[in-house]
Amino acid sequence: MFPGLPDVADEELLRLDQQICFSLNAASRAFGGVYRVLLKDLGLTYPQYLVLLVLWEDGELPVKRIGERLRLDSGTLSPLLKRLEAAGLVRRERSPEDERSVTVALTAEGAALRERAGQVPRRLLVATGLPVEDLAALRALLDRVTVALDAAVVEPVE
Amino acid sequence: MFPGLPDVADEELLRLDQQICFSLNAASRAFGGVYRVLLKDLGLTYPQYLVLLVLWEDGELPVKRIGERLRLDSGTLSPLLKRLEAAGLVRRERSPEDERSVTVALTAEGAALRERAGQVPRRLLVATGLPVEDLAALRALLDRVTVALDAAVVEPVE
DNA sequence: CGCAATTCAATTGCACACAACTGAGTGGCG
DNA sequence: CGCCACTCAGTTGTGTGCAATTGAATTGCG
Repeated sequence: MFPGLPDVADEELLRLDQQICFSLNAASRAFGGVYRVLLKDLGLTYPQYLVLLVLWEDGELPVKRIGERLRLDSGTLSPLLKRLEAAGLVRRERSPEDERSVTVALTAEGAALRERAGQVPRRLLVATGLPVEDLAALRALLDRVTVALDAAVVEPVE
Repeated sequence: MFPGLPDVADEELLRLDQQICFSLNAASRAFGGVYRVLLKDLGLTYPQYLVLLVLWEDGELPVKRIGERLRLDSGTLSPLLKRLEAAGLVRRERSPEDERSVTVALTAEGAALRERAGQVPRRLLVATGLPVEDLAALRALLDRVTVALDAAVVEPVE
C-alpha cells in the first residue's frame, strides 16, 4: 500500500481519478474556447498569446527561456514562432555570442498589439464567474499539483 | 465597469490572468505527462484512456454520448475511435434504429484492459501529492469555472 | 404525404504537443 | 590542440482538438 493515502476502495479511487482528469480537461478546454473567441480578431491563437505575454513582459528572450516559462519544447515553439514571425509580430535572430541560441524579439507591431490585447484579462476574469480570491486559490492548488507531478517518479503500469 | 469585480489596475489583472492561464496550462500538461507514462505499456494515449473510462462505466455508447461526456466532437473522436478499433479494443457499428448514429462497444479485449488499468488512478493520486480533500476542492473549483465559462457570452476583443 | 430543417458521424484543414532524431555550435578535459 | 559530451533549435511523425463542410438519415411541419 502507498503511504499517506487513506484506505479507500479502488472503485472509489477510480471514480475520483475520473472526476479529476475529466474536470481538469474540461476546464482547460473551456479556457481555451473563451480565449479563442477573445483572441479571434487579434489573429492570435491561445498558445501564441501566451508567448506574446512573456515577450511583452521581457521584451526579448531566447527560445530556450520561452520554453522554460511556458513548459514548451522546440518542437512546439519553432513552428509557432515562425508563424508569429510570418505575421510580423516577432523577429528571430541567432545570438551573436552563442550561435546555437535564437533570440526572439518583439517587432514594433508586436509590441503595439499589447494595447489591443489589454481588455483580454478583464474579460476573461469576468467570464470565469469566480471572485479573484477563488481564482487565486485555484491557481495555488494547480501550482502545487504541477510541482508534485513534475517531481513524481512514475513507472508505467504493468 | 463590470459588476462584482473590485477595481483593480489593468496591470495587476494582466498579471493574475497570466498566472491563471499559465497555471492551468502547466497543470493540464503535467497531468498529461504523468498519464502518458502510466499508460505507455497499455498502448493507450490519455484521451484514449478517457474514452475507455466512460466505456468501462457504461459498456457501450453512441459517439454522440461519448462526446458529451468528454467535451469532444466527432472531429476528434472519429479518428481516435478508429485507432481504438484498429487496436481491437472497441467495436463500432451503426445503430439499427437510427442509421445516423454509431454505437461504440467494448470488445472482450477492451473490457479486459480495465483490470490492467486498475492501478492507474491510485498511482496518479499519489503522484499529485495532494490529500484527497484538496483534490476534491480543486475539482469543485474547476467545475465551477467550466460551467461559468461555458455559459459566458464572450465577444472578441476589438 | 412531401419537403425543409435538423441531427449525426465523418472528413478536411490548421495549429498545437511531444517523442525521437538531426546537425550545428560550445565547452571542458586530457 | 583535439576530441568528446553537451546544449540548442529545428525537423519528422503521431495524436489530439476544433472549425467548417459534407452527406446520409431522421424529424417536424404544413
